[in-house]
Amino acid sequence: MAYWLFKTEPHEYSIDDLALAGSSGAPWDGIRNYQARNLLRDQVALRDRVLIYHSSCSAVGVVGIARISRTAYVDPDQYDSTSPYYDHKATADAPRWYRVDLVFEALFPKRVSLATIKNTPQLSDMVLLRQPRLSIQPVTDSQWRQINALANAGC
DNA sequence: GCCAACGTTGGC
DNA sequence: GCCAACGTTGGC
Repeated sequence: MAYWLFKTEPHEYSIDDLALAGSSGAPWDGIRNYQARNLLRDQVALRDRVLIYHSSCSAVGVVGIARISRTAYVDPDQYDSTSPYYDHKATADAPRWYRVDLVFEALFPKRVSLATIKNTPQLSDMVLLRQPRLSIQPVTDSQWRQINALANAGC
């Protein structure tokens, strides 16, 4: 089982929205970057665990965790010309974009801010700091444990 | 809202 | 296949 970090802009879709989807989970859509697509399609496995990261907001950081409830399948929005995720180069024979489903697992007692991550030496190798624009990222076992420890520190 | 970093597109 | 132009991301 592997660990991941998925980014979202909370004004578009937040961890609270994922929590509202309940035990049936919700699709994680709109991934339109090849490196992220390849990870989703080829490596993300059922029941892998995911750090949910809120970006582009006043409180950036890791806010909770989720689990993969369905592995990669073709994202139908790429064929919908009214969708912001429409891609005119995608065909039925050669889909370009995929998505997975996530199920909410927990909200952290305390958000682990980007500033905290930057200030924690054990997290200096996180992909988040090295490839800040990648929206689907692998997380190591030790990074996972460290983030969870920070999220629960002082609680 | 600004701007740096970086990914994508398309002409040649 | 190169690379300039352009678009997007995301922190501040």
